Amino acid sequence: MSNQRYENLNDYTLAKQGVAALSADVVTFTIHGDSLNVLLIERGSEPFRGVWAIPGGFMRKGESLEETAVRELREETGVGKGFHITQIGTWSDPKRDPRGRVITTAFAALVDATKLKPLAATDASNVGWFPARRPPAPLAFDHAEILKRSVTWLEKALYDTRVVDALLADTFTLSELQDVHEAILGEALDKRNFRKRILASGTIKETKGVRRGKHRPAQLYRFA
Amino acid sequence: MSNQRYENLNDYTLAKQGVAALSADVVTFTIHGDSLNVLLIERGSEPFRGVWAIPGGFMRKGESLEETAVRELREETGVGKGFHITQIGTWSDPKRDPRGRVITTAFAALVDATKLKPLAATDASNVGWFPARRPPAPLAFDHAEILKRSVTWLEKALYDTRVVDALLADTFTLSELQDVHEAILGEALDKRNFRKRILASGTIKETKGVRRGKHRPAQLYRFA
DNA sequence: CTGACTTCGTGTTAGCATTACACTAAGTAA
DNA sequence: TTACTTAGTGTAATGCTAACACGAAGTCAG
Repeated sequence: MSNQRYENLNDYTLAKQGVAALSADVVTFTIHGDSLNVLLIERGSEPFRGVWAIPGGFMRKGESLEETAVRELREETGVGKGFHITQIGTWSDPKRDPRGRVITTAFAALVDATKLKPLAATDASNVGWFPARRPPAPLAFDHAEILKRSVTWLEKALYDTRVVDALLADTFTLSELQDVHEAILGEALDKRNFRKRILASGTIKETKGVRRGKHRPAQLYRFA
Repeated sequence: MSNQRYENLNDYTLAKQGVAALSADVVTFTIHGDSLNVLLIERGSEPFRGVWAIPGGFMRKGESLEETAVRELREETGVGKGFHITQIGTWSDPKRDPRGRVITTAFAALVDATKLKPLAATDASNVGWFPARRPPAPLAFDHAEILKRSVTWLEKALYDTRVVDALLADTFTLSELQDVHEAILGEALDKRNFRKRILASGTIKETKGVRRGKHRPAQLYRFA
């Protein structure tokens, strides 16, 4: 009937509890063309040496997990501002890391591809972008499940303006916006219906510029 | 540029990281009539002595946070099976607990009121049910925010059959089901439209029994 | 017994949102 | 100048949602 609550926090209590290392793993998404991609690193040491994994790192003293996650995101991608990051969940299975008790909190980060620095394999390990729904198998630790949950979260978060905003440059064409929606949903959308719906929603407004490419120029928009 | 990843896990690394106590807090919801209620305890010691708080406890060695949460839920409510519990998020602000580094993962638990044991103030502290949208103020720590996020989660989870199932007895009348929906949404629903929609969805099926009360008996249903 | 009371149970219509669907316009490149 | 590619546009049918009122079945008090 011992009802262990906060009031019991002292050295004795701490000794009885499992002490764990805390990490933040960052599932970084971006859109390349019409493909939803995720950033992975190839592990350089055991366990899971040579296996692809979600980048992450340990929480430091005085740091919140959100701060850890943003620090890791910057280190991996060089992104400055304009990204969006959200907590997905915490994985705490005592056996999830063979070396000992490591509890990780996963974050999903959304970054506009134009803001990304070229991938730098800064240390021994490789870095790469992979299709988020068809990642390399296996992934290290429980990262396959973490990735899956992150993709599921993203599908539901599609109608949060901030999410889509973070995946696009400041101004964008309706086709680019549609590509983002299609990449996240994983299915094609009708062009006329999509434009009608988006414009009726009032979330974006026309700008003066046009995007010029190899064909007919397209009107540029920004979020309202 | 030191890119701290799992591979660095050793005694030296652990010494550099903040070691934290991990706890699970359980936001227990139930429906009383047409009111969405949440279980709170009055803290018996500092900090926040005498202030209402979400019940919780520390993770033990070899235990996942989910196991911690279920253990706490059973201790508080005596519930056996048939409940539903989901992780809401992890709170890690270094200053959230004045005594030191305590990181908590919050869970929302949904329990059918008929399965609950009478509230037992087993130890020094009081226990009580409070309206989830109008909790006593203040709440200890960052518990006001945790509760708010849990209520928001519940509003979105209303269309998950398992969630509503856990809040009802095995069989239930359509009025009872509507009460659950209204309590979670915090607004009244049209009776005919509600029944039409629920029956059309095929998530419930009629049983042979009826519920008798003070007035016209009502058909009983169960989840399909 | 009977009348007042309370909860149960039932359909239709109008408005709105969603879906399906195909061609012309404007530029580039050979 | 012709072929090619992407941008940009409207209508009709269908399904879903929302608004709305009354008779049926039981209990309870007198």
